[in-house]
Amino acid sequence: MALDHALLVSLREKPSSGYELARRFDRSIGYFWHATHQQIYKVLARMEEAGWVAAEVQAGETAPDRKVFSVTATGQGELSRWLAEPLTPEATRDALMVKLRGAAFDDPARLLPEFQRHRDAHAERLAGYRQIEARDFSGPLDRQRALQYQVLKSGLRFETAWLEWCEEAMDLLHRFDNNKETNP
Amino acid sequence: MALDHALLVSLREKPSSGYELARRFDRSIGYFWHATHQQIYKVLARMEEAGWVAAEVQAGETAPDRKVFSVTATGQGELSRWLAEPLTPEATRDALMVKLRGAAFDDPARLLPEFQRHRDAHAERLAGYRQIEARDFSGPLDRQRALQYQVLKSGLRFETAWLEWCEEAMDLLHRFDNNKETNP
DNA sequence: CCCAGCATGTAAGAGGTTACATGATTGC
DNA sequence: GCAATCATGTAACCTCTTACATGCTGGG
Repeated sequence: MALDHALLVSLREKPSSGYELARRFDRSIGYFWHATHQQIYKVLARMEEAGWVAAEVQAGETAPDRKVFSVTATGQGELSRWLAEPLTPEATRDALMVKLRGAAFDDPARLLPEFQRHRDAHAERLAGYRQIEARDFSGPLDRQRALQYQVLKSGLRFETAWLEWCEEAMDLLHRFDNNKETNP
Repeated sequence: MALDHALLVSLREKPSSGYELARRFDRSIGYFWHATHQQIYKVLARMEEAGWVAAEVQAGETAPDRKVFSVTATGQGELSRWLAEPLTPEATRDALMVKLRGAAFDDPARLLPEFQRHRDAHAERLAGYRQIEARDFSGPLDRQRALQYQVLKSGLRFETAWLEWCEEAMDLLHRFDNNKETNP
């Protein structure tokens, strides 16, 4: 049920079409929740039927028609209800950890390219978050901005942790690489 | 497909029954992958049919019969193949982040109990990991142990990050609490 | 005697991924 | 002309969760 509420939050921040939401869920909002356009359209339809959101069709003269959704009072009520309801903390599930333990039953050095890729991906994300931070969160922040910044900070924190951990893991994998050149 | 490989790794570490695997996936291995017994039995059946694992039935004289699974050569081949195959880095999806952004459209202070619960849960997990660290990973480590330790270290790192971030978020939520007592 | 633990499953449903489908416009 | 972007969906499939189902043993 969490995509529903992620969409409600996103629509409260800015009423949008499904297409716009999909783009935001691939970019800025993507750092706290991810979804494809297929999912988004389905959930929007369900929420519209439930009366949580209402659509206003904007006929495009040149561009295609857009259905712009906003959160209704009912939808806001549902959002408030959900915010108060306790979450069950999510279970970790990371395939990279499985691989690292699996390295004991294979040549550990074969995992190095994988870890390089992951390290690079996390470095890239971290750089992206730092850009967003500099662009959107310097100077005084109102309440909404401050909360968004705190979410971004989790991204900064976790990507940093990933980066450091990947480096550490790569050192370990190197140590087990029997084919390494000791003296070039 | 990742549960399959998590089970293969776990069975390489120690041949086990479905029940045993389920317990391990709720405890020690739970810190890198999580699964219920229903899932596990289904995947084991599928992998047995595919020839990745083989079962030996141990008739219990007093206890119930157990089907103890081990990884076959085919299964090891599949594991090696999977280890070499690149993973697509997983998308983040955290409902707590959604809630924090959603706090802008509700009374932020109402989120405090939720964040307390999460902070406590992460503190507890961290304490658990530290116990495992002290119990299983002090002194010299062989290759397999060293890899397991590196996985545990991700748990230590991430739970610490969570803890710090939760504290930070709670400070922020306190700041927006209009009903707080300024001078007792 | 009853509950906790051991041990193995089936079934329904929700959520998510991937592939397929359509049609218009803008820029190269 | 062709590719990319805007814009909205359907359908099949896989995974995961939740509920249900069964039966035996050991300890209090």
